[in-house]
Amino acid sequence: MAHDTTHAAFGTGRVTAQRRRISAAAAAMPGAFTVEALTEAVRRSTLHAQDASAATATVYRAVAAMEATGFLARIGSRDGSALYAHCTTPAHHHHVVCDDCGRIASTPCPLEVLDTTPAASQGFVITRHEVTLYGLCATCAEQRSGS
Amino acid sequence: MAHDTTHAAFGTGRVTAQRRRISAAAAAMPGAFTVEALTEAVRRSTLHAQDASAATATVYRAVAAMEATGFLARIGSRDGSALYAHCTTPAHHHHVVCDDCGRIASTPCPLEVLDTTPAASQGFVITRHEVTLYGLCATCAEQRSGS
DNA sequence: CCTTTCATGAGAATGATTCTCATGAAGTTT
DNA sequence: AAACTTCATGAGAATCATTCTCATGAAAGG
Repeated sequence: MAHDTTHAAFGTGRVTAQRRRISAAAAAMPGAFTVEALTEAVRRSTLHAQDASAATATVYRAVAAMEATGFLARIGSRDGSALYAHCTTPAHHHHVVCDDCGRIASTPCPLEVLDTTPAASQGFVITRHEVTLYGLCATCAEQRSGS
Repeated sequence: MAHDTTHAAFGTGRVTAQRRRISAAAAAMPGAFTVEALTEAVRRSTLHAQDASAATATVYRAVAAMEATGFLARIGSRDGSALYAHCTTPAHHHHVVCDDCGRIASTPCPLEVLDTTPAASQGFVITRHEVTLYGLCATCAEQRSGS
């Protein structure tokens, strides 16, 4: 319900009503989500039937744009679909994803120090890296131990 | 050209001529590869035209089996296709992938110590993680700086 | 040797993601 | 604020990696 994060989401890209809805829905997602789930959320958020609900291709394009600005991060994939999450900080970080409910948390980059050390020893120059942790969030871990 | 790594590759699975070719081709791959590239390699390795060259589905199934035994690791994806690499050691490790030529190297897990610390502080119980570094191998880095 | 189980091939089927193209709106220029 | 250029949109077709189906043959085991 913040005022307008659209420019933060799309950078120099154009601001449209559709994109406002999409970025708002993405920011409101409780955890990691697929493009399909985001599309459904956008359609649900369209209260008035008069509004055309977002086309699949439009959401894919908006997601790509938001990933480019760092507003969203591609977390990995589940069952063949890409998973995304809204990044609240622009600083370099990684994610912890709950295997049960998809809730996410941020975690600092464990490679910040080692970045060049182990790999460079084999002649590699590291330009980027992907780190994602999977597990159970507090809620889901408790439910499992309780059953 | 080692004798027979088939059992290492497929574990308790069945040993067939086709699987022998596939695991041999996978082990002979110079770096990270797609299933499509592996399929081509298998077909190329089939010297005698009499032999049926591997069906796509068969290679996919073999790759899945080899991934299950740890003979192969899914490295990530490039252009929509999954990337795999042959693991020479069964010990837990990660990979460095050359963005240019796909050459790979092993790197120890940087999370081994931190594993539970940063994430657990947010209530998460970590069960697994994915770490892949990307960059340039010595050869490709040199070529770039030389041009 | 018999039996059961599982790998194979060929092609169809699935499913996520991208592309095409005509249209309308956004941001920019006088 | 009228005129322009550029880019976002929608709808559906198209692409492309991966999986499934099903009949057949071979592997491992008793």
